Amino acid sequence: MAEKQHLYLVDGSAYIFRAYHRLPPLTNPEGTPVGAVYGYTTMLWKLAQDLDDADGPTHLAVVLDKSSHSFRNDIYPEYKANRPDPPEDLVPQFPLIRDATRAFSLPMVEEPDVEADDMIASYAYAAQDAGWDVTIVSSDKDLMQLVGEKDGAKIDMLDTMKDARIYIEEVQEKFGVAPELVGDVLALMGDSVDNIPGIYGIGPKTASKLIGENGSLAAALDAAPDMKKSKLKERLLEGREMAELSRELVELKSDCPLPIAIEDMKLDGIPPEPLADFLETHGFNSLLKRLEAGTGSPGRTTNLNPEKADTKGDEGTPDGNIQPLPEWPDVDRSAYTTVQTEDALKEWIARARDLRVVAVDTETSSLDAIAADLVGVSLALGPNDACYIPLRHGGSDMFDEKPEQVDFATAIALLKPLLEDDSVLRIGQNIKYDINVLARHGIAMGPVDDTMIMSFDLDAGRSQEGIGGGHGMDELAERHLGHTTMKFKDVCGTGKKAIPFGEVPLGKATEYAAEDADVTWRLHAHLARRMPDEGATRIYQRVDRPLIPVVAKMEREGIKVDRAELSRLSETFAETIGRLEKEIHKDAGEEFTIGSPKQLGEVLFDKLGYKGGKKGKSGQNSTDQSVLERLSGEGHAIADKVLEYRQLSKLKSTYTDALQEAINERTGRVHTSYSLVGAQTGRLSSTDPNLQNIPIRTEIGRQIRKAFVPESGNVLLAADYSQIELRLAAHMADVPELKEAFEQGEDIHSRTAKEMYGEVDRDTRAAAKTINFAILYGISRWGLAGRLGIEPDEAQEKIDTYFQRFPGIQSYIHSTLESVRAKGYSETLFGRKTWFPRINSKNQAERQGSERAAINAPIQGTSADIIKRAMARMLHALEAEGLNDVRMLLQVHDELVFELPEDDVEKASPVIERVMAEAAQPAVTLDVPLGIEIGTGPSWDDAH
DNA sequence: CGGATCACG
DNA sequence: GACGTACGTGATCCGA
Repeated sequence: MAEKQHLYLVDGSAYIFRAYHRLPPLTNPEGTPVGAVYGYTTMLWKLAQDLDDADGPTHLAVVLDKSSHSFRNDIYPEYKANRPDPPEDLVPQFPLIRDATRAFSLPMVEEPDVEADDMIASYAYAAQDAGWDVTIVSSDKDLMQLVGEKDGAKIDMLDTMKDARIYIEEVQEKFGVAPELVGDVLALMGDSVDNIPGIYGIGPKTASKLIGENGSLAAALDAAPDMKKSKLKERLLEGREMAELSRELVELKSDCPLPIAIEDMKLDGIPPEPLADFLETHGFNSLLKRLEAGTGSPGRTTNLNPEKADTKGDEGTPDGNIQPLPEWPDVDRSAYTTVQTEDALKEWIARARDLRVVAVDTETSSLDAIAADLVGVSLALGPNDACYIPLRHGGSDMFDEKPEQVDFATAIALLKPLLEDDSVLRIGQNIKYDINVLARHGIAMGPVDDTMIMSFDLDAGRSQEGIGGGHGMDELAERHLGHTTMKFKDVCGTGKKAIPFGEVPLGKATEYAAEDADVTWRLHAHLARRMPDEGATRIYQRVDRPLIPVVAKMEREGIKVDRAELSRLSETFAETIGRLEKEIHKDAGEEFTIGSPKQLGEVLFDKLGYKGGKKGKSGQNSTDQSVLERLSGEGHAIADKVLEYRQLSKLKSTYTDALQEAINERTGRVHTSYSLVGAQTGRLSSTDPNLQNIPIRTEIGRQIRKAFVPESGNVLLAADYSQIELRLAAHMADVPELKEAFEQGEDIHSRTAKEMYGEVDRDTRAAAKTINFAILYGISRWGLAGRLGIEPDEAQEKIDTYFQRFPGIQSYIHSTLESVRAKGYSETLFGRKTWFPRINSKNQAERQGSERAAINAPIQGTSADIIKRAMARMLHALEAEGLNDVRMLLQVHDELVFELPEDDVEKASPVIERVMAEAAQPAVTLDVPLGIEIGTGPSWDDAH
């Protein structure tokens, strides 16, 4: 006897919505949300496992909705009209469902103009007619109409989430009628989700009763005129048309043409290779392990059908994050042009001005934009439509003859109008760099887009990588385009063998440089398309994008440091360090490297036998500040000396020595580089050198600040937001007492002390201050106990008191976490998102770490948004008052540093104060004022 | 190149 | 039942 065929039809589209709402918002290693995809994958896995079961599938297909439009919209335009857009973090998962299905090498049915339900009905009946059993994997009530038996062939349903079979009895129980009458019940009761009208006032109970009693919808409607007078009678009479329309809408179209024959849906083993690739890509490691171990592997994995194995994914899009863009050919480096003549350059420029969008990339001699020399420029106007314009290639000893290239000054003169044209959009990856390089040649770039910042505004926090924050071009190309770029070191080499870009032969230089522009152009098209859908447009357009030229200008300005002063400090420090070193060695009874925590630990804890404290990851005794301070308190003089030694070594190597090195030869000033994508919260970060961590907390450290000075006739002005994060916390958590304190200009920590302890003195104020900050950072009783030097129990009491006095804070923390857990990201008042992929981690430490960061991110991030808005407006506001000589030099998170003529201070101060104080408006109106403190002086230290 | 340490908000 | 405790950065040094 031939085996009974059994076709499983998986209602894929409906499934992912349910999976989305039931499962935690997981993300894959790339940060794409995949919670629903994971649910879908496990479901397919389970089904495939049932292959050998008596009631399991012999044939299987996935049916998906192709488009949102169907013939039902033509009958009734309102159909599904009130359906909300799918959640933001579900949208990117739709294409992944297809990838998952391909990974299992399963046939997929997607037809336009009909719904998945119609295709399921058509296939179910076709299979039933052939004598097969059919199982519909869904719990959609519309599909329950199909359940039943004909000539010994059954159609049933399987709800995999509840692991429940739905057959005639279950349908009867749910609707009170037989499956074939379900459509009639649905037509009467309507469906708010699909916006099927039904009859107003008739719900499931009444509908099933009416159909049950009358035997059909038509009979029920016909019976209405003879009913005794009642509300129900009126409704039936009035609603007749709506009910008939609804009946048409819920009717499944069961005669659709079948694109794949049911016989071709045979399930005879899942080829393991494509599935393994997919599981690995998305970090579904437990399934991957099971697959690799061969235990519980889905279906029979023996039959590697080469034809099916080839059906995996679209080429070039291993990620599935995006739909492949079919109009884009693969990156082809041989398609690029080297522009070596004026005529060719003019032609590229003319085309760029015509298209109004051009990706630009500069090649230079150094990573430091202010110090770098321009070596060449690349442009891209479309995929593979890119060129490299060498400008200063050759000329070293290695090249006796320079390659043919357009004269430098001529090329700049030709490029300038294109790059300055306000009606042309320039696209760059970290375009601040190119702005600064080109500024040296008198080019002031007009409007720009930056793919690095677009990526940041879309995906901050999603990538776990460190350097570049996951927004570097190579990573983006890999992630979004599935393309591996040429690496700089492949072109120029590394280490001692590295050659300057200007000495790279033109062929290779063109491949590398033009590819960067090409890839940037493609990334821009991709990211720009995502931004409005994913809610990144606002923060990008209103905050980050306007900041690009402003920060570029600050970097070009630089700040003057007094080299002689730093040098004097270095010498003084060196003397003291030398003296301390001798004394420490004497105390220790041996010479050792004090700067080595390992050796220091051995001396202190092994040789001298002092009591150790905490240990680090490596199991090594910590010798950090807190430990040394404890030892010092226990009367060990060597600890004091090491502390001082540490402090001075730090100051000397990181500041007094390094800052001298950082002075630019040409400008005589120090130019930091700000990263707009460095901090997950939206803060800037500062590197090479970091000017956001110049000492201020100790007297000896402040001497370094004294070396930051203005040009003669000028002063430095420092303006900082006072307690901005606490003010924002008061606003965002809506704490009346704190808001009032800020309105009255009270000392906020004293006010907190008063609320908590009833009295204000030095101790209670200090404790209140600690608690205030603890709140901003996400508190734990142990953390607070450590800081306050009390027991965890006591710390918990403090926290309870705090929450009691300020219940808004507690509910803010609660609702923030709820929201981050559900959505996967936090949001600032200005709509900046920070993603927390580990917020639902099973690892407690990891999860709690994410929770603390998630509590802090909206506050720190909003503060960052506000100062960024102030910066973006500042120069304009100053210019409007005729203050053209005021230069904005530095940003230190809540502080801006300016250099300006002494005579301008009086006029500039109120402008600066106003711009900073009003920076949130008009987008956001805060319940608390933003306090600004301004100081001026002959050094940065004096300006405080 | 990672860990430890310490400079800043 | 154990986990391991404040958020965000960058630079320097040591030592594998």
